[in-house]
Amino acid sequence: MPEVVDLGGFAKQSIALKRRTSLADGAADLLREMILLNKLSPGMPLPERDICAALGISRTPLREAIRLLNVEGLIEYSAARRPKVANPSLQEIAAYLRVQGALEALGGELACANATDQELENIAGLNREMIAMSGKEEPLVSFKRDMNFHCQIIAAGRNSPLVDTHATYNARLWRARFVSSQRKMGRGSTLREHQEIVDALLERDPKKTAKALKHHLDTAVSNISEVLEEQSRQLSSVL
Amino acid sequence: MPEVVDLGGFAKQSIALKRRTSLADGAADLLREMILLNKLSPGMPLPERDICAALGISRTPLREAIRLLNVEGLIEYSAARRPKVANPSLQEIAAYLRVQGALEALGGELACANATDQELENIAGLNREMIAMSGKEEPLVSFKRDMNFHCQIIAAGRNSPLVDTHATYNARLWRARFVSSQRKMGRGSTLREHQEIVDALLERDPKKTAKALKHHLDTAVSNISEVLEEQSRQLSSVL
DNA sequence: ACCATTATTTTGGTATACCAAAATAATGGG
DNA sequence: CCCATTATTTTGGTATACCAAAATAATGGT
Repeated sequence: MPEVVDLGGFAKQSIALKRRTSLADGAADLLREMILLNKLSPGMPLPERDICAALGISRTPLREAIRLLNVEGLIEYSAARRPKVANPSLQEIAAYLRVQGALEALGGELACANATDQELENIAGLNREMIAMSGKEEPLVSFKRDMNFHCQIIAAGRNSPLVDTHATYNARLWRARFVSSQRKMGRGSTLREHQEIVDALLERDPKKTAKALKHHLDTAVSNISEVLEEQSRQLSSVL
Repeated sequence: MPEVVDLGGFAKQSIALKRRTSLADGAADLLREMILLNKLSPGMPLPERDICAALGISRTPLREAIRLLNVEGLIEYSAARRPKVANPSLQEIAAYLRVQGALEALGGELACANATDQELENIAGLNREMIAMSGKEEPLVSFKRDMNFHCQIIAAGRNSPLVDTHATYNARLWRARFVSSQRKMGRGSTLREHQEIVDALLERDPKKTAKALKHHLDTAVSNISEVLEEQSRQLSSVL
């Protein structure tokens, strides 16, 4: 079965309706969301005209959207310059995580210095919710909570370029982390690591916070490695 | 005098000739270079049609180029969505430098683990050249040598997303660092800090390298602060 | 001479038409 | 039946035309 571009429930009006922004930005937002939610699988080709028809816009703004997502790393070009959904290898994901680890460590340090008590309390609250809800809600919901936890820490650091760059790496890693989270859900270690991060933040200890965040990202590397290696093993056994 | 878009020696054929790549990418490269070399001053408006005429291309590829440079942070949009050369405030530059510091620290750690002896030797060689040539060459030349020194370290870390992100931040910081370097050239401290970095690298000591790089970037913050504050003082005295 | 208001121009956003290269389908000889 | 070769279609790259909003110039009343 040749993968067909069917944008399902999304499409047309979604863009046209919320016309506060340009069609290009709207299309980029929509495509980004669809890639993150796995509505568009990695490696799937994105022929401009088909996507245009599905989104109800012309090629000019769509091409700008594709360019944007290309810079963000969610869309890549084949050798013949045909756009397709990015399909990062395990090595690339590991490379992303290394950088993300450094960014979050910096964010943690900055948060210790710049966050308000209220912000830290909110972060601690998010952590408590995650503990209370552990295993009792949909994977996507708890996953989003997890992502939000990290983003709040970065935001509290008050460095807007850092927020942007972190968001970009988050998008690149979203899929892999989501797949990973569905497998080894709630395996205690995640919650424990989050607790360490929160503790360090509340103490406003930059070094400790940075270390805790870096450690958390490191275990993410090994978790993702396991899951993805298992996947590729299953795949090769079918072929 | 209203700032006029005169692309001087650049323009037309520059893009059309080296047609290995798309016009959009070519235009982006050209504009990026012009912004970095200060051929286009910060804050200068970039009306699409004028730039098109100057570059000899149509609006479609140019707009894609502008989008690209916007994501990279070299071009920003006014409230009325008019593109202009980015003009980061001192606070923004400081924010960039913080992130760049974290990225370089990571790059240094990775270099300790992944660089070949040859690569480290090349980096050490660059450092020796800078010492030998100190104060004896054009500012732009020694500045480029300095930038190259840092880029080589990052490259030796073998993490391509890191290389890309570092390059982006480098571009955002290029102008500020160049202006700064012309003022307080060769003020020993730079050379001394570089030496510390090289020493740590040759020992392949990750922590030490990271620390040396972070320290180097921190002094860059204060240097740039001094220079730019002085500039704005002069400016306000004229007004 | 100044300000509010209207007319004109300029500007970014979008759609469409056309082209060359690449991919795919069709064809024919072994 | 298979493979090389040619014809057709599809695809991304580019230029251009048109529109609405914003900026600027022109106008007129005080």
